[in-house]
Parts: sequence; C-alpha cells; structure tokens
Amino acid sequence: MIKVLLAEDQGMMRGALALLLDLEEDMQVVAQVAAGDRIVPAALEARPDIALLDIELPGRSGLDAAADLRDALPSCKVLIVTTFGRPGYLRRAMEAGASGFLVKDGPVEDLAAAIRRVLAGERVIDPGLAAAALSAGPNPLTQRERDVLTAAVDGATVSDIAGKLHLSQATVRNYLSAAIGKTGTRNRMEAVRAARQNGWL
Amino acid sequence: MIKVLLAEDQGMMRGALALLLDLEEDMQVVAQVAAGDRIVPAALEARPDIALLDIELPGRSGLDAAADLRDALPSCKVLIVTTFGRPGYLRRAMEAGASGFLVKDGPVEDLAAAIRRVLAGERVIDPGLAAAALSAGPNPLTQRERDVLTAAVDGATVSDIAGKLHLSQATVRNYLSAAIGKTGTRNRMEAVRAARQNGWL
DNA sequence: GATGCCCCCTGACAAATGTCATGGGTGCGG
DNA sequence: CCGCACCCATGACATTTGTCAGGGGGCATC
Repeated sequence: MIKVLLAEDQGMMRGALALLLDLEEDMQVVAQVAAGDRIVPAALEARPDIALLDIELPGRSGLDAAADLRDALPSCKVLIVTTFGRPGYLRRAMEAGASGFLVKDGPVEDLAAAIRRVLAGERVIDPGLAAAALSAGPNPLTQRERDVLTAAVDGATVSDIAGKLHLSQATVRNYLSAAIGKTGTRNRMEAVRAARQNGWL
Repeated sequence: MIKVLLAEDQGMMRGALALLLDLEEDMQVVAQVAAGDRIVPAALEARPDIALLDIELPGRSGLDAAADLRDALPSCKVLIVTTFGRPGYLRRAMEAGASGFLVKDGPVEDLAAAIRRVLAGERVIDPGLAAAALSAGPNPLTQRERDVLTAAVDGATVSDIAGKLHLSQATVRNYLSAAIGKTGTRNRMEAVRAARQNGWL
C-alpha cells in the first residue's frame, strides 16, 4: 500500500485529489495539509512513501518544504504538482531533490501513473518543460536583485522598497535597473512579470 | 438524474471534479470543456440541467459565457466555481443570471450540495463574500478606464497603450490618473492590482 | 595577491509618469 | 433646453523612474 501525503492549499482541489487517489486500490492518502509549514510535521507523523507538493502554498513554499523533507524523512519521495510550469521552478525542484514535476494541466490519470513511476525509481518530468528549463538557463538574478524585485511586485515605490530593505533609494534604483537589464525588459513591471514567469522569484 | 456541464481549464481539476461528481448517485457529467467559447455549443449539444463555470477561461470569460447561456438555454442553471472570490466577480455573476457562486477554497462536499441547492431553486452564495461585494460597492471605473488599465497590466508603457487603443498619449495618462484616483492608489501598478483584486477588469 | 563577483553607496542626467487646468464633442435624463 | 457624465484632446508642471559613471568594502578563487 502506497502511503501518500497531499499538500495543496485549494480545498476543493485537495479534497478531489484525495478522494481520487483513495479510489486507487494500492494507494492511501495518510495526510493532507493546506500550508507549507505543516508538511514536515505531518510527514513525520504519518510517514508517507511519497509527498505530493504544490509550490505556491501559504507559510512555506513547496520547494523549500521539499528540501526540508529531504533531510527530515529521506525515505519519502517528493513529487511536485503545480499549476505553473515555470522553468525556474523545475530547476529548483530538482535541486531540492524532487523525483518528479507534474503540471496540473494534464489529465488526472497522469497523477497516479506518475506516483507509481516515481516509486519505481523513475524521474517524472514533462519533456517540453525540461527543454524550456534548459534553454532558459539558470537564474541570472542575484539575491539582492530578487529581494528588490519581490518587494516591487505590488506597486511599491522606490522609497517603499528602500524603507523595507533598509537601503538607499539610489541603491534600490540600481538593483532595479540591473534586474531590468538582465531580464531584457523595459521597466520594473515587465521585469517583475518576466522574473515570475521564469520562476526566478 | 442531474446532467452537469463542467467548464474548467485546468485538466487535473476538471478531471478530478468530473470523477467526483460521477460518483454521486444522482449526477452525471454530460459535457466537459476547457475553453469559454466552447460552453454554449457544448450545452446546446448535451442539454445539461446545470453548468459549473470557472471564470478565468481561455477564449471567453465564464461570466460572459453565463450570460450567453442564459439566452441560448434558459433552462440550464449556472453555478460559478472560481478560485478568486472577488466582489466584482460575484456582482457580475449575479447580473449575468448565475444561481450560485462558489469558491474553490471550501471542501469538495460543498460542490454537490451547492448543485442540489441550486436545482432546488435556491441561490447559493458565500455570506462573507456577499457582504464584501456589497460593502465594496459597484465598479467605479468607466469603460475606457478599464480598457486602459487592462492594457497596462503587463507593464506596457504609455505609448504602447496609446498605440493599442488608438489614443493620444496625454489621453492615456489622463485615464490612468483617473483610475489611480478612483482606486485610491499611488501609481499604475497599484491601480491595476486594486482593480483586479476587486474584479473590476 | 590579483581577479571577479557581489554588496552598498553617490551624483547627475534623460525619459517616463502622474497631476492639473482647460477645452470641445457626444448622448442621456430631467 | 440644461445639466451631467463620459469621451478625447492639449499643454505645462513636479515627481518618479531608469541609466550611467563612478568608488569603497567583503569574500572567494585561482
């Protein structure tokens, strides 16, 4: 019997997937969590064979949680299940030790199949996405550039960002300018979009 | 037997919900579509009793499709099922003649229950959301202000927007300024966020 | 120990953005 | 007919943003 942990913040999605997996003869959902920081505790409690993790979760990113889980419960495989097939996400997932990366676009049947393949020792990755991740190259942004961009996502002004990060305004503008340059965009807003698109934030 | 049409772009979600609803004794998913402009044709073909519509769909918004469906197949009830419980969405859904508005956050059990309540003639609406929709008031933005804001979402410059909408640059800036004023924000980016948050776009 | 990369800052300049006052044209309801 | 709201436009202004050319300090690597 395959014991599954399910981490997904959308209640309806979580419930539907749990129900669906429980229908499989050889699978059983032994834990369900809605927040990223509940993953490791729940896993230590329930000892699943595989963890299905969404990326964008409240509390802690599924990618960070995957790395935590790798340390806390190495026997547990990780399969990332996400809405967004962003190159940077895939890359980070692999670095965090995930065994598979599935986008929620595909048919549901893929899910159980992917679980079985992962448990059989395979790596499950969308081939098109893998190509995109390779062609996109690694994240070109430095830590500080990411900080500044993430602080700029919801329309904060330069002085807002400077205040939040305890930086000079001129410095903030320099980082923004660098990020704009590296993303090949024309302004802050496009840079934020491009960085998010690639999973660089 | 309740015949259900399911419109949802995310394959995994769509499949899982379909499977789940088919498990109900008295329900049957008679049509599944992934794009908004497929809703009416599929409904005319399959003659469902109720249509479950996501809002943010490729092709045509679920809200617009709800209005179309109202004309094309008045016997079919509409239940909006969406990720985003935005006040403006709820308001528009009601204006489009929807009988219910469900957010995907809640437990799956709510879904079948909501379907039955809608078919029994009830209106199904999250009470907290209804309150938010009322307190937020109606959309204060004019058509043109919406156009300009939507054209500005992904970082387009003033001249980009002016070109796309065939307007003078000064005019675009006036509309943007008006939108910023009405949303009580400080710049274009915040205005876009606020307008989206409220479902005004 | 030189090189390179990142961090943080300054100052100055050009361009884009946001605001305001002002105008004319349309269509709608009182 | 008048008021009102919306549409589109202009010009002028202050502010913000993006760019460029610097300089200093830390840390790792060759």
